Amino acid sequence: MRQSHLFGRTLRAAPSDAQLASHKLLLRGAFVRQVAAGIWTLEPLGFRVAKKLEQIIREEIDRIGGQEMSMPVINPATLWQESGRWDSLEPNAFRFRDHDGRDFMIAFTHEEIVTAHAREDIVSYRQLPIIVYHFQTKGRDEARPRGGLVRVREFVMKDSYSIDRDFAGLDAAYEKHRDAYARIFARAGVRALMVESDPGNMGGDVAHEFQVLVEGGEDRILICENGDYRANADKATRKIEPALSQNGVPKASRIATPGASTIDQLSASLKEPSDRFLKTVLVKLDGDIAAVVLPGDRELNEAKLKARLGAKEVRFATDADFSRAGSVAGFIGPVGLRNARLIVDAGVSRGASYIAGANVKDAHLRDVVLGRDFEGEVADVHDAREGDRCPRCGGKLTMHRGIEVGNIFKLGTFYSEKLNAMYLDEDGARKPLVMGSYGIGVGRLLATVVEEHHDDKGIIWPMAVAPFQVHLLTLPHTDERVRAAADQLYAEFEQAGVEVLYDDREDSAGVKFADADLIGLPIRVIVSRRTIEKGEAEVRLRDGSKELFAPLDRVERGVKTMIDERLAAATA
RNA sequence: CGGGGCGUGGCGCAGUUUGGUAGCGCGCAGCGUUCGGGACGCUGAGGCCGCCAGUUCAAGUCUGGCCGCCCCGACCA
Repeated sequence: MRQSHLFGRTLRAAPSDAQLASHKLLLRGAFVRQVAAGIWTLEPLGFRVAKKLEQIIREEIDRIGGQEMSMPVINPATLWQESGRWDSLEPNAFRFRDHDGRDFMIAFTHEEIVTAHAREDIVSYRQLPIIVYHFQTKGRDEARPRGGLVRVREFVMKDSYSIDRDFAGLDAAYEKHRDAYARIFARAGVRALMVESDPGNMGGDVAHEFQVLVEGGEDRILICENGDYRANADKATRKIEPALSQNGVPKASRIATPGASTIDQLSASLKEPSDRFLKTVLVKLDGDIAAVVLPGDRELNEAKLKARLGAKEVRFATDADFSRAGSVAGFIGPVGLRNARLIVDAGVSRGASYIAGANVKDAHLRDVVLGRDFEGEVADVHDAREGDRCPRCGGKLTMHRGIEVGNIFKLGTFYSEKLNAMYLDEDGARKPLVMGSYGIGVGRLLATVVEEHHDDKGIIWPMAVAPFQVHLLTLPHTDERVRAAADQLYAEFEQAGVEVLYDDREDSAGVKFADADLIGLPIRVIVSRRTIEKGEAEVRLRDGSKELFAPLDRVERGVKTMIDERLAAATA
C-alpha cells in the first residue's frame, strides 16, 4: 500500500478529552474515527488489525471444533420475549418496529437465536456435542460510552455457543474455551487474566472473565498475592475473621447522637473506630423494602446483593420507605425495624457488640448484638477491597483496574428450558440442551493490544496483529535514485507476500519518522541518499531491539526471515 | 438518570465577560529553496460561529428552547 493514497490521515493532536492511550493513538494514527457517541468506523489500518485478530480467534475456535456460521443482527421481539430478556434488558437494547408494527431489536447477543436454531436442528444426543460461533455486530444502547473503543454501543463480537447433553459435556466445552482463549490472547500479545465474575443477566451460574490489567480500565479486579484467587469486585469475597463473641454485653442502651448521621461523623464524635458500628442500608429489591446491615467500615456491593438474593433491581429507598419501615434516614438500625426484609452481611460478627441506629432521629443504640437483639438472612454482600485477605489462602488481596476482553459462561439449561430446546437422550427421555456462551469483543481486544504495546511516540504492534509488517520510507522521496531503489524494494516485498506500507510521500524526514512511530509497524526499512551511497538500506525494529544496515539486494530476504521468526514465536 | 464541561475553516484552539469588518497555530493548493526526527519563503483556497426562535439599528457574543459531544457518578456480559 502506498501511503500517499492511504485512506486516513494521521493527526498531530488528539482531542483533549481522550483519556486512554489506545483512544488517543488509534485516533491519531488514523485507525479509527468516531461517528457518534460509542459508534466508530474502523478505517483501513484499524480494519486490517481487526481482521488479523479475527483470524487468530477463528483459528483457535476452529481448533476446538467450532463451526463458524452467521446469525442475524436484526432479531424479532418474539424470541426475546420467550427468554424473558425483552423486558429485562430494558432500556439497554436498540429497538424498533417494522412497517407492520412488529417489534424488533438489534441483537444484544445471540443466545436466543442459537437456542431457537438448536431446538429445530438438534433432535438427538447422537448429534452432540456441538460448538458453533460467529463474528457479528452487537448493539447495546449503553448509557455512557467511553474510552474510545473500550465501551461502545455497536461492536463486533466473536460469540461461540456450546451445546451438550449434560453438565459433564458443558464442563469439557468450558475448559476447551478457556484454553482456546489463553492461546488467542497470547497470540494477540495481551496478558489476559482469567478471573471469576458475576454472571449478571446472562443466566447460568459459573462465569469467568478475561481481564487485561490497564490503568484506567473500568473494571475492578482483586488478585491474591499467592496467585490462587482472582475475581471481579462485583463477585469477590474475602476471608472474614469474626470478632470474638463477647459474653456479658450489657443490654442495648440508647445514646444521643444529634446530627451524626454518617459513620464518619459518629466515629469522630464517639471516638470509636468505624468497624464498631453497623451501617444499615435501606433498599428496594425488585420493589420490596429490604434493610442490609453491614459493618460500619464496609460498602454495600450492589452486584453481589443482586446475585446473592436473585434480585433484578436494587434501588435506594425513599423517605416514604423509611417511614413504612418505622425508621428515619441517617439513624436507621436493625433493631425494631418493621415491614422490611432484614439481610445481615456476612462481615457482621455474631455475638459482638455494635453501635447501630435507633430508628429515631438523633439517637443510636449501644451494645447491639446479632443473634440477641436482631436476626436476619446472612449473605456476603459487602465490597472487598485492597488489603483484604484471600478467601482461599488468607493471602493479601490487591486491587487492580482491568478491561474485560472476553468472557465464558456456563448457561446450563437457562435458555433451553425457556425456549423449549430439547433433545432425545440415549435413555429415550426428552431433556433440555445444556449450553455455554463464550464472547470476545474484537474492538476492545484491539484497544487493549494498544494499551499493552505503546510508548510516548505511538503504537508498537506485535507482528501477529500489525496492520502491515513493514514500513518502507524514502528520504527524500524526491530523490530519483532513492525512489528507484525503494520502488524496487516495494515490488520485492509485495512479490514475497510481505505486507508493506510504502511511505512515498514527499514529506520531510521528521514527518515520516513521527508518523512511522505513531502507526507503529514492527519493521521499518529506510532508503535514503546516505544508505544508497553504500548500496544499502537501514532496517530498524519499532521496539528498538534491532537496528542494522543491509545491502539492498538482501533486504527482502532478511526482513522476510525476521517476520517469519516473529510470527512463529507468537504462534508457538 | 444525577452532577459538571464543551460545540467557531480539515485538526487543535482564541474571541463571548463589555453586542459593532471572524482570528491564531497546524494542515491543504501553487511556485521556489531544503532533505536522517514534525523545514523555510512567497502566493492562495477554505467558516450555515451546532440548530430554531427571540431581543436589538446590529448577535459568534444577550435571552429561551432544542440537538450533539466529552468527563465524573449511577447503570452495564
